[in-house]
Amino acid sequence: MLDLLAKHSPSFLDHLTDPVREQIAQAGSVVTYQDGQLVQSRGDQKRGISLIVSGAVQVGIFGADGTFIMTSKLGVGQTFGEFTLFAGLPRTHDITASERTEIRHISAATFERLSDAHPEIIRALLTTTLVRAHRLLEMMDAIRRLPMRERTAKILLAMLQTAGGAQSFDYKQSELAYALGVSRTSLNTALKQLRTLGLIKTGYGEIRVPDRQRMQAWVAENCI
Amino acid sequence: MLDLLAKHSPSFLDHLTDPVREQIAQAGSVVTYQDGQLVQSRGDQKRGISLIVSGAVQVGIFGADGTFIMTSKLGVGQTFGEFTLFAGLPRTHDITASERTEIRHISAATFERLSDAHPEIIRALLTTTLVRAHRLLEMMDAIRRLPMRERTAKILLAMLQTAGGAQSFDYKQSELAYALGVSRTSLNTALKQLRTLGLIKTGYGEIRVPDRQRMQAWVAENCI
DNA sequence: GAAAGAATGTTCAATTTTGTACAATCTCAA
DNA sequence: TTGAGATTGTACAAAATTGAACATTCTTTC
Repeated sequence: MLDLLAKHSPSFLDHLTDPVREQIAQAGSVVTYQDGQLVQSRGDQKRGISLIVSGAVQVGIFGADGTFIMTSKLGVGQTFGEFTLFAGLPRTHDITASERTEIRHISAATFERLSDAHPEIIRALLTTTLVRAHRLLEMMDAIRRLPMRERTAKILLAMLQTAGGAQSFDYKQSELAYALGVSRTSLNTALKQLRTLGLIKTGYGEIRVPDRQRMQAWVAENCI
Repeated sequence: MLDLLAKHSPSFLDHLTDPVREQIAQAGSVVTYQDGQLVQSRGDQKRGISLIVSGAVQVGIFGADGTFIMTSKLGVGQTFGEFTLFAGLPRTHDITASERTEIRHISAATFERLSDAHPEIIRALLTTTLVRAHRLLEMMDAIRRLPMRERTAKILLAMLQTAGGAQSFDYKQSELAYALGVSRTSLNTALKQLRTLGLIKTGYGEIRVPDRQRMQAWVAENCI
């Protein structure tokens, strides 16, 4: 499932000190992927961690009919593959580059050496993972407890908060719909309601929240 | 939302070496809670980590009408409150003891000192958090992609796998229903279907999976 | 071992959500 | 600037889910 919020969260790299960041910048090797190219497949067993140097990737699962169900978008400074190192799990998602993207792949052995020498690496990973788990929990809660309209508002607000000062998101409604676990039809209906309330404006591939304070107040009021 | 699976997962303590476990056993102070007693409230700002020494707790949120919506059950050796230390977030859930329970509360300062001295502590936390995030992702995916019957089977199987060799769970259908994000009625219908397929047996406050292999095969077949 | 309390099994109407379809609008590239 | 392709807005029947109700079965306690 997905946290479309992920892309704008503070990244792994953000939590490191400069010297360690430099160490990591010299580890492993960088591979460049073209727009749409496959980075990894669900089920891959290779252990190692991957760090996005430039560009962005889409995390998801290819369905039996070939459709791609997106779970998450990751941007510069974010990582994937931690599971394989610490929990001994296989890769659980298909990942494709969503533009021209450079990714640094660091093997299990190398990463272990680095993280033994610099405990702050593990600490940084822990922080990003905790934030992520926390967001997932909140999302699950919203999905099960709140009706569509409220749920949508709450998630939009959460996205707004992780997006820094931005006022708008470049997400297609179909993506967002999946993020919220509903059909595009339902999402559109909910967006219409929020639009009627004057909380958001919708455009082509874009959703804008003109007045964040008002949105925040509405969510606080309506999403117990 | 909740991961009822949590209670049976390998705990934080399981990932530590003996000497460090002993260090932790001397840190902070242990408080004993009676069955049903409140351990923490959503919104609490106090920073620190809590470790379950004996008993178990229920994590959830008290709704406006006083009903408790459970998100997770945690057992011996598991922790909560990590968020407050590493992500600077307030406590996001209400927690109550689900039986007579001893909990070791460790302050932010003490925990920081301990974890600086023993990096494996952070590592252990990272491992449990990763496993948890992973499970949440899988769960979200099941919730959004699979119809009730398949979803139920998949989650039951996941619970089975984290429960070690056990064949049955002591969960009420109403609890399980919330865990899956559906009404008790729907869950009951799904359970009936799985029962008809011969995959499970249901009892009073209990669900049994007599043949794990068969269940596994069915899930592999039907839950793409 | 009888009674009270809990949890399950089942039904059904009301509600919500989906899937499908198609028109309207927007973007991009030729 | 025109057309192809993508995305959004909307409507409606079909399907799934819920909530409420109640009988049944099980457990616990006296």
